[in-house]
Amino acid sequence: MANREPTIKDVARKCGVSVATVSRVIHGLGAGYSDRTRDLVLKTADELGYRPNAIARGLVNKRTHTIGVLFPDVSGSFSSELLRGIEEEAHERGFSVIVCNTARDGERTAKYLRMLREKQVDGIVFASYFDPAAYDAELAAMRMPVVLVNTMPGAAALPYIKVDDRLAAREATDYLLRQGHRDIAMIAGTRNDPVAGQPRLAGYREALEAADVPYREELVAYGDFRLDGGRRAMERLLETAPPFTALFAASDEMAVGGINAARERGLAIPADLSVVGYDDLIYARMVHPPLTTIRQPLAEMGSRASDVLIARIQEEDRALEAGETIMPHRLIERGTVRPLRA
Amino acid sequence: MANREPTIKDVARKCGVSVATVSRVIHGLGAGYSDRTRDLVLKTADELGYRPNAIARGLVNKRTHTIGVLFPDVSGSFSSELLRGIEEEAHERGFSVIVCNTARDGERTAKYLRMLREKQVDGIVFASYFDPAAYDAELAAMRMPVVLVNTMPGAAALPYIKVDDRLAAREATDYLLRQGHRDIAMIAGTRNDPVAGQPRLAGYREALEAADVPYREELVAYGDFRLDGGRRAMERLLETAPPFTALFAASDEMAVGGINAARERGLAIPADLSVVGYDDLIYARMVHPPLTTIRQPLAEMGSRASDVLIARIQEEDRALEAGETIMPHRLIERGTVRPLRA
DNA sequence: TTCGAGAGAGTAAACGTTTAACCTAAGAGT
DNA sequence: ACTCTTAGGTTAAACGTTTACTCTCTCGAA
Repeated sequence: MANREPTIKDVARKCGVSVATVSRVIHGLGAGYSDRTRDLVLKTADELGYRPNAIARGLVNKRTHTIGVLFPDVSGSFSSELLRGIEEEAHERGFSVIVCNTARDGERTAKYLRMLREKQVDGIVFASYFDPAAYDAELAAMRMPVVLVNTMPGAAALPYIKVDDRLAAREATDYLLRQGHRDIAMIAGTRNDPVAGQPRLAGYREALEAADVPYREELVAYGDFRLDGGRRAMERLLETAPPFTALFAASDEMAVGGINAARERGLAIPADLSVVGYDDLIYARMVHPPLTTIRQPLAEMGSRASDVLIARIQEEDRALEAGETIMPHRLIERGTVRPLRA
Repeated sequence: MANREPTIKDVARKCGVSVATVSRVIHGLGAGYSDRTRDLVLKTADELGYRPNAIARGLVNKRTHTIGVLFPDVSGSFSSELLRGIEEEAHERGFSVIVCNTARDGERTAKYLRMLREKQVDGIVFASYFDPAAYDAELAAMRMPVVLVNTMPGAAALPYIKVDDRLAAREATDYLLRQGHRDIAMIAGTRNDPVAGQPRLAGYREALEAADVPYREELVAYGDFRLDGGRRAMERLLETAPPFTALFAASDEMAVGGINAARERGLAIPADLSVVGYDDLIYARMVHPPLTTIRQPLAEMGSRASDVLIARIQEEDRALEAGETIMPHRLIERGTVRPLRA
């Protein structure tokens, strides 16, 4: 009595039937066996503790029911919310997910992609990459379904899921304008980022101009979406920019960095400076006062990503529809904005 | 010309050699082929874009080079830091990781465990589960290496990786005592949690008693490690407890919740109340003032977990050594503690 | 009675690898 | 001239499934 996991053969032998029969009853195919045989097989499988080997299965049906997910940074509230959504939906549809942390490194990304191909994953979710064009070709060459979330494709026609960044930024700025602010600074994202950087700046500018408030370059500083970038951007703003009563930051992290820097200069939030952020990560609710911000429904975006990916994996049909999915954002009013008397 | 992925057979055919030969050169076995053949095979494989099929490989060598990781909550800074470490080390050693979000649900956990077994993962990391005894049996029944991180085994002898919670809590409390505080409240974790709850409370009590400060039950409130739990605990403390000048919270999240609640009652931090947290998650640096806290090296604990797991997977030898790994914690002084004049 | 159909199976190939066992020719040693 | 060894291979089984085919009954209809 070997001490290995029981296989379908063991079940078959013990039942005195062929493996084909066992396979059929395990699959619940309605035909090909009598009720008596079915019960016997099921009972025996249970007694033996038999579990089908997904690797062997995968080999024959060329489906692993596994997807790969690539993040530039797995830790980080942003990615983890996304991941939760992705995993949740995948699990519900019977898929498991392999996570990959590219650390924003091209070499690593390529290596992960190779590995995922070798492991025969059924599809890939590529999340929040800053330079969309960079992996287009490699992704397309994988010859398997891919969906982008929180980023956009370059040349290749890959489906993607995003929020309308420009519109969201415009609404954030509009909100500040409606509260009576006119001198509104912005901490923008990475200068040349075409997916999360430029559109948010464009939305800010658009709102201003629509309200006949001239856009002034001196009021915008660039960060990198991170805490310290926000802090430094605010310091620059405080030194060189004309006075302003409000700030729109292109990420919550930069908003918090900015707030902390302002606070160190003696400014009170929101008394002296109103702030709206972008993302609505958990810490937006943890800081004091809680941050007014634009909410991106990250978990939903993640589950949506799994949804469209799996749809593409399973039916070649609705393959090319729904290339673009725009998810709804929302302004969450909390404590960092003070209305200004006219 | 079929449009499928090229297999080892395609390479063999094109080279006019047998698949065995191709397999040997792909593996870089030094023997069994001439240099000429090697070069030819390598060149052909490259031209064809051949990549070995890990599924087929896994079937024959019964190793998938994949591990499974179970979290009670994948989002959450805590898990994601851990995950980063786990993934990083695993990747370095050639393993990929499947993430599972048990959502603290027994049913789901069991389902994941079954799935991981079917997918033939080589081992499992079980992270920060509150009730260690609950899955002992199931885990042991998996007949594959398992390591626990940030939790402890019940009866079964599973290896685990932790910080010394009692000692850490004692040091946090000692620190407050050294700063001159005598009336120190605590927001403890879940009341009956034997891994992160009880030991931290015990450490707090121990420090107090060692300093001849009587332990007073009225000064401790229980939370659930989460933000709102911390907030509510602080509210209870402020209403019913005798006056206190310092607080030790068993998690950063509860510390922040407590701070916010205190602030709403008009208390200034650290002027009126000193606070030390536990964990050192990212937002400890984001709140204002930044939180003084006990740092658990989460990423390192994660990579350590992968390390010992993979060691157990690869060599049956050092199998039973290193059952317990205690990682070093550290007190990080930031801005929430004010020394008290004697 | 004979035939056909369907139920209830079994056989064997296939999926893409790895690897033990075997084969053959060319030198080397005697 | 003979045997031994070794380099450079080939063959085929095995891993655990799925599934297209085939086979053999039994039963009902003509």
